[in-house]
Amino acid sequence: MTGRAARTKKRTRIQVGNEERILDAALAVFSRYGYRGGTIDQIAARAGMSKPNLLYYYRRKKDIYVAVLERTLTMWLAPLESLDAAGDPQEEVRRYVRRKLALSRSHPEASRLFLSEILQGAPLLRPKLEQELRAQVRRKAAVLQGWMDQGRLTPLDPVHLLFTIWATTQHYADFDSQIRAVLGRDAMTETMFETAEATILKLFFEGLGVEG
Amino acid sequence: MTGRAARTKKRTRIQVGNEERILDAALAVFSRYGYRGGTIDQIAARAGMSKPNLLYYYRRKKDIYVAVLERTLTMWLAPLESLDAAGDPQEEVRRYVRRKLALSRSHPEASRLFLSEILQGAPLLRPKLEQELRAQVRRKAAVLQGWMDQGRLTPLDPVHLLFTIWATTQHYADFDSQIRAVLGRDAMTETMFETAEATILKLFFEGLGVEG
DNA sequence: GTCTATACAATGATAGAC
DNA sequence: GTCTATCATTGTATAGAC
Repeated sequence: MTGRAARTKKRTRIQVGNEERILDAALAVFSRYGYRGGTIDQIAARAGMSKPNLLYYYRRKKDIYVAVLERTLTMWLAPLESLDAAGDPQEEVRRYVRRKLALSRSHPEASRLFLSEILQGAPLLRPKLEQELRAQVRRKAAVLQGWMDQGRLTPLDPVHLLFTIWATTQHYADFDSQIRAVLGRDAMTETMFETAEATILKLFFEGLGVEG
Repeated sequence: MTGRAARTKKRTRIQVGNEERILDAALAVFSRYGYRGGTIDQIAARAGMSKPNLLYYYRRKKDIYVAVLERTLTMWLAPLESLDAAGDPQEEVRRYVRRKLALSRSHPEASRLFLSEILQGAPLLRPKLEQELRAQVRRKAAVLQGWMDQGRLTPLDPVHLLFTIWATTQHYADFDSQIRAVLGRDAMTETMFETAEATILKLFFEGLGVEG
């Protein structure tokens, strides 16, 4: 049982609207303080409703957390899926890096929510990661490996290549505060993301080594 | 007032030992659940002492958190400091990547503790980051820029290069659970770290691009 | 100086009445 | 659909024994 709202077949306009506001608020709170650190009071206040009213929609704290995790999982897995074996290797990788970086810019809280869950040992997400993510990585690593075997990409461990792409792009969402501390409080600008993208792509495709 | 122990000039052997056990326990708890998610009870249990006894050494929860953050800050900033302008550029960068990755392997909890603090917006660490880290990054970015100007490294934004190095190496500590989910539960082996190191270094120095 | 027992106020999560 | 009541947990404080 996950609350009345989830059981009801036809949801009213008010229900849909309120559930969205709750999940938006939950995303903000949980991504900042973690599951245990976030409180229902905070979420209710941010969603502009009373705690009891919020609990009418989601009976328990965990239900809210699960719902917001599920809602963002799709977004999380989508970009890698579009890596196309039929496309040009370098262009495909380039496009993937760009999409991931764009997501870090447009949805930093989603990135931090997943990170927060993973930091805790992924107690709720583990099954999904071990099944869906694992299978997806296996498939896409095979695509990368194929390109390497054909001599169209430098031969590398394809799984660790994916880890490296995730790490570098998500860094700009997850380490937001640190980047601001180093570059200045209003550092997260369009220009900065363009510099980041150019740096990452040049590093990944040309490398640091200079011949001569 | 930060507790009696902190005021005392000469600490007994018992004090030193207990404070260490407390900070070790606090590292484990806070790195997993965050500051707000971690409880004094958990820390006390893990340190093998009663809660009142723990509070004899650190009067408030925040005092424990500050102490463990301070203790790990040195380790955090040390590797970059050793980047030597007089050394060989490629060898210096290589060594830095290796040191950071080794730290992710040997002290994953320290990495996660800082990440957790940064995720929350770095409320306690911000001053230090804006001063010490910022200054250090500025100095070391200048070193990298110098090497690039001399044509000894591919010209890139040196600050974002540092971000990329941090991201890729710390990923193996911070995303521990995700890596296990993808590679198998007992994935964090010596061999795996060797593969990671080889992949990162090859990517950084040779790049993905193949000529021909 | 070191540790235990106990208490208490605040907050949070949940259940049930209206 | 909304509000009140309840109960466990948590952070903090105090008194006193070893």
